[in-house]
Amino acid sequence: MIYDIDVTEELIKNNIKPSYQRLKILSYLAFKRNHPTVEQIFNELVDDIPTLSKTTVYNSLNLFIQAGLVKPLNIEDHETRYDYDTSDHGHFKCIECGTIKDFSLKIDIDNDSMSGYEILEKNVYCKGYCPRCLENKKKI
Amino acid sequence: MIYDIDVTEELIKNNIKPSYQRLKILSYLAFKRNHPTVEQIFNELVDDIPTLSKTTVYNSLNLFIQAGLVKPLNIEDHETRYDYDTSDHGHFKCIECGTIKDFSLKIDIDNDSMSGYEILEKNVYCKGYCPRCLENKKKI
DNA sequence: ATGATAAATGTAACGATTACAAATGTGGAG
DNA sequence: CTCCACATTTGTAATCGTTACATTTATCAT
Repeated sequence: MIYDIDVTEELIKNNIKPSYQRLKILSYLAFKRNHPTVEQIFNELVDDIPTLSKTTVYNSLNLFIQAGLVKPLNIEDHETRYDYDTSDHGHFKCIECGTIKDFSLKIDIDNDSMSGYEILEKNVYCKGYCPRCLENKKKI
Repeated sequence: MIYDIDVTEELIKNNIKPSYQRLKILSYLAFKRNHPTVEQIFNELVDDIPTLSKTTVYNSLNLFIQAGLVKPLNIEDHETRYDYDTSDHGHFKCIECGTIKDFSLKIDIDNDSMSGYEILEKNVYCKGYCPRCLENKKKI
């Protein structure tokens, strides 16, 4: 499967050489805009790149994170997910079906308690039931 | 070291038998009110309970979480921390010294995008520099 | 072509967590 | 008090995501 989003310039701008693997990985994220795990990325790209290694996926993603092109997501307990959308937004995970959804938000941090601190990064994630799973639960 | 907070009733109320180990672990959390890792909890309690096993620490903490007595914290990438304070609040971690600080907050989630969802749990964590580390950076 | 450098690959190691079986503790019936 | 059933604890081994590292492959200027 080919994801026709050209991210070459994006990589060059950030001093990352646009290798074949890096282009595939980043354009996969840019096209899908889901929040995949390394496992998912690897499994979907290995058809295109039979020699692909998971290490390469890890290496590339860590490069992207350092360059600010991608944000890691720790909504799972022990598996990192990766988000192409680096803007401030929250994530909701359905504890029934596992779907992850973006949502917009406004965080009001009590300034008194945080004066003197320099906040560089905010993360918000919620858990609960999505509408579909709520429906299904009613039926049973 | 003995932490003189009696959490026996708290355990009984939640149908958890107040064994020696469980009492020690929960009262450690209640007394310290820091955000320790399993490693930290184990290291501090093993002096009191020489036969203590890490598995017991994990088992007890997972029991506490299921009962809602303790909240897990995924502010670290790959190591869970545990919080005795289960009320809604945010966590700040200094990326220099690693200190974790609680702060109060108000989250305004855009209701339009989340209508139909049932949100059971909200988590907020921020990263940046604490005042002390900001001071030290200026000096250098 | 050739050689220097960067990137990709595969395997092994690591660290947090869990599975599991054996040992220990607890509490009630006789 | 003793015995037995059951829960808890313990230690070891397994699991799984991630990283370290050495080897192979690709890139690119000379």
